[in-house]
Amino acid sequence: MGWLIAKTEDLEKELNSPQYEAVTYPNGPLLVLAGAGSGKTRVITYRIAYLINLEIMPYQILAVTFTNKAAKEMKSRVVDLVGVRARSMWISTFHSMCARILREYSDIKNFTIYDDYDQLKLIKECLKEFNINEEQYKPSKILASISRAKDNLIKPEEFSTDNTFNTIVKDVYLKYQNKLIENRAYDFDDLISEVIYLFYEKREILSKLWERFRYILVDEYQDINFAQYELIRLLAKKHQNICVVGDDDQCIYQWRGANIFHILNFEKDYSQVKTIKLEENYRSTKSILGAANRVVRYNKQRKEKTLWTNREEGKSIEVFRANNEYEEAEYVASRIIELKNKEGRSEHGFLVLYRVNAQSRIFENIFRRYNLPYTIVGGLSFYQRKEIKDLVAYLRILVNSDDRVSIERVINVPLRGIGQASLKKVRTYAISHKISFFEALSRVKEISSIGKKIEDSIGLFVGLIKYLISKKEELVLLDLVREVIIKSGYNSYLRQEYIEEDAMQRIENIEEFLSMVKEFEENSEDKSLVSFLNQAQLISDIDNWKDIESKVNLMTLHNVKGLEFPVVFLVGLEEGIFPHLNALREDRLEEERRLCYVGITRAKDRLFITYTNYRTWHGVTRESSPSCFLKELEIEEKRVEKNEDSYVAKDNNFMGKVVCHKKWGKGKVIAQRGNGDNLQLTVGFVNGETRVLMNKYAKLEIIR
DNA sequence: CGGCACGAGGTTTTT
DNA sequence: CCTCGTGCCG
Repeated sequence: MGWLIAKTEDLEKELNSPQYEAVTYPNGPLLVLAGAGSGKTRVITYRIAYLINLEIMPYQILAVTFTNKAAKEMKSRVVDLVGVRARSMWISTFHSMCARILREYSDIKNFTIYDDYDQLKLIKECLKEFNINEEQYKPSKILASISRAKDNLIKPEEFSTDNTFNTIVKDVYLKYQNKLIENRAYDFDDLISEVIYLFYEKREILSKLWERFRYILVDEYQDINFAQYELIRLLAKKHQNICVVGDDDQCIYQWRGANIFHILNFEKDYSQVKTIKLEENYRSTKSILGAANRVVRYNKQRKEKTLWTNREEGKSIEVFRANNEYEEAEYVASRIIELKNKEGRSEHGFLVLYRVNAQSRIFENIFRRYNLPYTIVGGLSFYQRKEIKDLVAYLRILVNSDDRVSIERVINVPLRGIGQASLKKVRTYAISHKISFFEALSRVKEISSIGKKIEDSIGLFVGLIKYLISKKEELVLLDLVREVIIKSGYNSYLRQEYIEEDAMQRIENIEEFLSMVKEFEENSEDKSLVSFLNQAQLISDIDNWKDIESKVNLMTLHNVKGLEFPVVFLVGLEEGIFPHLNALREDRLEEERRLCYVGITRAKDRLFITYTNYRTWHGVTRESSPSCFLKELEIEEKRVEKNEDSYVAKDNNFMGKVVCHKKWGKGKVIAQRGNGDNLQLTVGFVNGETRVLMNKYAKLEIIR
């Protein structure tokens, strides 16, 4: 089993000729320009397997991806090819690789990783201390500037102050960075840059890694930023056995600092580069691929290439123009039901793709009404939920008691009567006595301005934390987390603070968190709390996504990279939505077009595109105009116009149904009048009232 | 200090 | 539309 591809003849059978060349190219820099659906992952995994069969030790290979999901998948495919010995390979994301290097080689080991919520908290603190108006200088804008600076390895003192805004940013950047250090925390960007600075400072660490990593592979190279580029350059410097794989047409993260020129300039950055293009697409029908090619041709910043396929022409792409977003969602729902019945497709073969998360809500409502099961990737991610962030904050404190942001988050959760005023006194005391915040809390008795009652509360909190720290070594991870929940009284706090349903949901989330801890304990080598927290901070929504047989998938265009589906609905093709207004303002139309290209090329068999005449956005209804991409697709003439019968499902019959209204609660439909947008329902509610509701706005949930 | 009510404000995409 | 943040009152 583990020797499936030991012989090169086998390889030749399973790969086309450029793929084969890429897999077996021996040493030196290799650039694989892999178009969408051209077997990119296959090339990477086979190349790794090929190297291992050349008796290169698995631990001498480093493969870097952007998402944990891609890393996991890659690893399991390599294990399938060469067996369990591949497990000692490093296949990980940039961020988790860097966290691991820092924990292994840097002096600061018990650090916390701050997510954007934590980052904003610190930025706002800085602004307050500088007396800067948040309305004038938006914290998120300032944070974005700082983040771009870090992507480009610009330190606070090097930050240019060419205008007023940047002068402010520089001051904040300096203070923000100090605060991170005080909290012993790194933000996402620091993980990369701190490793680079570590290499600059201590060359011997880099040498050690050169000893180890002889072959380096980088996936999605088009989305690399300068810091990541520099990191890879350093790691590959000695052996130059670097293979990068990517597609310039799929560079969609420039807004986050990705620089398309790194892939475009690879041949100049390294010497004697071998370049291989994969242009045969195995995924899509001719009509889908044709549309993708037509759109992306409008971009100037790209390497010329044209994907081709041996697949059949296939059904033509359908464009539907809906009156509003409700009709758009109804069209999608009824189309899915129709194709399910006619073509015998199961739900998981369908994908709804939108530009922004906010678009998902209407689809959720309508799908629920049509009894169409679905899963959504993204939106409010698991780790961003209040109860999970609280719990994580407790855990962070146990690892790193300098983490003031986390302490302040939970010192009054559950309510202990400790408010902002008292916290300020503690902060001041800590600064004037040059001690940590937690130290100051422990010495609360010395702070004369704090009264007896609050002093006792703080004492109890400090006692709780100290007790939990003492249990850290003694208990296994899962039991420790349970102890945190029990001793902090968190669940009873939830029951007290939230109404029944809400509290239940939150407690369920905590149960889910516990099972994630359990899974981590079972599957990880390093079972320490630090290691758990580090990986937990670096999990993204798509990492947890599973293709569930009986569910339609909904996600944003950014989340879908690397996936494929038989039937794709690309929705909301309107100017301002897709391409997004901000992208248009910032002159980033080409990136939006690449996003469109990514969306189209996810589809294997069928592609549907929708847009509306009117859309309600920010609570106001506006006339919408068709996206410029529609013209570029050149499929206008095949537009499907609204047809009542085709998209109003037969079971859209409310007579006698028991429904639930957000405000009025449960009720029974007594009468219905009109159809489509004008459908009016007369509902008798359990409270005795009878109301006539516009179905379109009432958002009724059908119970039975 | 905590709870509630209101208002303003904002929603691109994410490791 | 919905959430977050602020401000006031008990």
